[in-house]
Amino acid sequence: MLEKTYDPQSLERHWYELSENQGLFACNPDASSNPYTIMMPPPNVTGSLHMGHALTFTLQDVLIRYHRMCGRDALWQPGMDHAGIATQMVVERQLAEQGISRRDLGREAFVEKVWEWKEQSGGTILHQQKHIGASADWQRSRFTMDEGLSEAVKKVFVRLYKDGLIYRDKRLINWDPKLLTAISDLEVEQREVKGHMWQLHYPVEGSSEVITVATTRPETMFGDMAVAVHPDDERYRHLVGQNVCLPIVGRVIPIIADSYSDMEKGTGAVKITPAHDFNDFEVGRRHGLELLNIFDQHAAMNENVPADYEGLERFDARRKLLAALGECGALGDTEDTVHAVPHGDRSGVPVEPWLMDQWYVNAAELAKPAIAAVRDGHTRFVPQRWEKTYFEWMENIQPWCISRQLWWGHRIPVWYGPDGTVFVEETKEAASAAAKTHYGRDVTLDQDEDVLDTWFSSALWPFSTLGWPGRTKELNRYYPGDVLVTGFDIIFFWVARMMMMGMYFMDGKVPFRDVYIHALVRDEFGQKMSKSKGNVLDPLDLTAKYGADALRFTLVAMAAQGRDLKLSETRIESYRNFATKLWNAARFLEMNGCISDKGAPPPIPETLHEPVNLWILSELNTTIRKISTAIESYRFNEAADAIYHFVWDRYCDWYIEFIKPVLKDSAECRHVAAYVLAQLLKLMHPFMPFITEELNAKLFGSDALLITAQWPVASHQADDNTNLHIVTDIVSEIRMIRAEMNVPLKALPILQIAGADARIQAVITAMQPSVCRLARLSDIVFSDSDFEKGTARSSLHRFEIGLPLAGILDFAVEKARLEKEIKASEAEASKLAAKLGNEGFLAKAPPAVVAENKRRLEQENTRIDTLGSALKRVIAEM
RNA sequence: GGAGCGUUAGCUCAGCGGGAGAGCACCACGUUGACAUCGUGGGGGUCACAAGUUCAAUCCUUGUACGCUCCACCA
Repeated sequence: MLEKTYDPQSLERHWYELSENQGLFACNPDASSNPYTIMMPPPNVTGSLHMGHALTFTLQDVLIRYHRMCGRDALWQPGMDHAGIATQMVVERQLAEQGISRRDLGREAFVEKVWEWKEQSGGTILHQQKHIGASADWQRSRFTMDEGLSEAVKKVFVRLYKDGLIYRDKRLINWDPKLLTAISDLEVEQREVKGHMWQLHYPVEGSSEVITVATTRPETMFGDMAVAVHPDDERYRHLVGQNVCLPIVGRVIPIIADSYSDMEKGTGAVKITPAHDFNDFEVGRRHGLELLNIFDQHAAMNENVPADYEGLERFDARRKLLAALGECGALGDTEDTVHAVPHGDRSGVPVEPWLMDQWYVNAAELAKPAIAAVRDGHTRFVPQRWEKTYFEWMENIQPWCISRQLWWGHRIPVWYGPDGTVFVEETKEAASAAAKTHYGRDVTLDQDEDVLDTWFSSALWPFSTLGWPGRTKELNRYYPGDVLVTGFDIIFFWVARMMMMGMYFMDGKVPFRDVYIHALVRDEFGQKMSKSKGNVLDPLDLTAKYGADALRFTLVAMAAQGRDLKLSETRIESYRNFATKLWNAARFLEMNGCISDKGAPPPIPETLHEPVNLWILSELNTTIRKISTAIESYRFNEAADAIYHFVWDRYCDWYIEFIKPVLKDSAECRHVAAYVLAQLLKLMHPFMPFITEELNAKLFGSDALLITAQWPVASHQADDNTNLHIVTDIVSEIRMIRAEMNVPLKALPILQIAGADARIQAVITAMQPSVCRLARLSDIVFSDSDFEKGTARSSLHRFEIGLPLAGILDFAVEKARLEKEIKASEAEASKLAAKLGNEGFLAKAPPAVVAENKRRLEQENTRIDTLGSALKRVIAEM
């Protein structure tokens, strides 16, 4: 016997472990069935999962479980990402609490510490993933730094280098002065910052004129190499070719003409600091300007500035310089301003453009086939509009800076000879051999100190996890993946790069056919969840409180395509209630002997006698179709909506209520009730895996788990011809009258139906016990004779119903009720009449639409007539 | 500056060329043996605004207003 309420805590772990231990999450590379592959975006090993993870893993799990049930050989490839910067920061912070820096430890010992932390953190994440029911093939789990994936990284680096697509270059990079590493453009975020716009007066050499430039960063004056004005700018034309003398510094720099200068902006004259500004760098290159670096790695002033500034932190230097400029009269107007300042997305400090040697990927070249693949439809974005975002970025892609001055990550497979000659090989041995050939003798090589951008290894995920560079069975079978499920925030970071690498290394084959971009989870006020805001909902807390099934269902129900998802607890609560509803429906069946150990074979529609059974089978069919279609087109919310309403509205509120009076005597009803429950447990399984397994086992006593059950197929036979809606309409109408009239529950009037044809009489008669129970009637009679005094009346379809309520009926209330109904029908009728009076409509609208409107108009008119005469009677009886 | 998205019931959101929907909240009645984590009934919306296309517009087009996001931008 089932307990009164469902208790998730005691059952979730049981069912999860049982299915995992039976190996039911595993793919089978030797299967004859078609594979279905999802590459799980590997979470960072930096702590714990948030609601965004819960969403993405739930959606993927729904897809995996659905396709597994459809008979596909499902591979959900899991794993974790080493997350270079993020992870190194976490461990460094932990060390800092003990007063240790990573340099104290040294590279090797530090990396050892990170590995230790990875083991611990990775365990937490895995625990969370399992808790929400993720049925990934955990045996195949990979880590971006494990041996095989590291091999893949080296292979890719070397091949791209030898193909000329990876190269070393000296150019401006985004330097993070806190983390002390270069970062890519994508890791820079612009933040609006309050600041000032200062005007600086630079005296023109050999003249009394000054040229005024404006800047938000006066300290970069130390690195100024020119002042640029627009070639067409009349104000400055006579000064082009002359020099100015930098205040304080005394260095002399030229005034140049360059169209980069914008006449409208500032004073129209702009200082050029080629070593510390991306635009200025380009200007400098055009004019052959030198680059003067004025910062050290901490963004403090270096030896290239006047001695009394050397060593000052950048903002201290700014203050000191402003004071000095003020004193010598070189400082002009100051304005408050708000401007965007580039910050490191991890460190949160302003980054400095800095001139350095770094390694780059020629992304523009790799992007070409990746763009074409989407253009030609080999990979499809869902929703499609994200393609535009993808194209936009890919078509303007910049060289990808892949080297990082970190310790945690894939060490760059590059060795330098004594004279700096570069050897790029997969192993030190190979590099040494190459060096020996080059030098003609054995030499000592130094490996590049840097590591690769985390996303470099992530980009290989779709094939590296399948054993590439080996030509494995798995690679052959599971690549390309069927769908990648992720949020739009990493289209650039990850999706685009997997496309590029996949196309290049997998013989032009895309890494996945579909990219489903889902919403981002926000809190109920629409704020992004973040630790600093304190609005983070921990998936584990919520599963503890409401059960994993409820959380999963909520996420699926709210996952409408491509929007923010505002999560609120009341919504989760409502789906927890939904689980309870299902539980209790099952409990009702159990109590009434509907469940036999043999399970429930499919009923044969031709042999059924009860209209309600045909009806529910038909509704089940419709629901199967809706859910299958919705999942296959990634409309998860529609799938959730379909099953929710089928279970609650159709199955519980109508079907079970209908069969209650006849259940004891009707084996047919017991059978169909059980069969439909068995089917809907399957339909719900991808969304609510735990409660469905529990009910399936308890009620149907089967050893076979739902996770491997066959997905229900809609049968063609069970189309509804029962006109059950006539009966539900009668019940609803009577309930409404009773409610409005405050008819006591104990009153069981006899319903009189007038004007019903034989077909309608048959339907009602077949359902009579149910109708009487649901509408609380003592009997139903068909009679066209006039209703007695004090009868509440209504009109449905083409017949009239009368509910004799002598002694109860309040004539004033009844009059008001009828008037309201008539008014509503008249409004509807006049709209329909207007439409049908329009010749354009009659001529051009599809015939089915015209017919439907005519039918509705007739129905409304009948209703108006019937209710109108009922109203006259009421008035007469008052 | 460039691009995209949104504006539908009190709140959060679906829908999307032919009868305005859900969940929650609200009001009334109700514990009749599956379920109060419930049942029944009800109230509540000129689908932001304007013009256009169409027989027909919440839905398509254009414009306006407001809000949001991404990209670019340290004069």
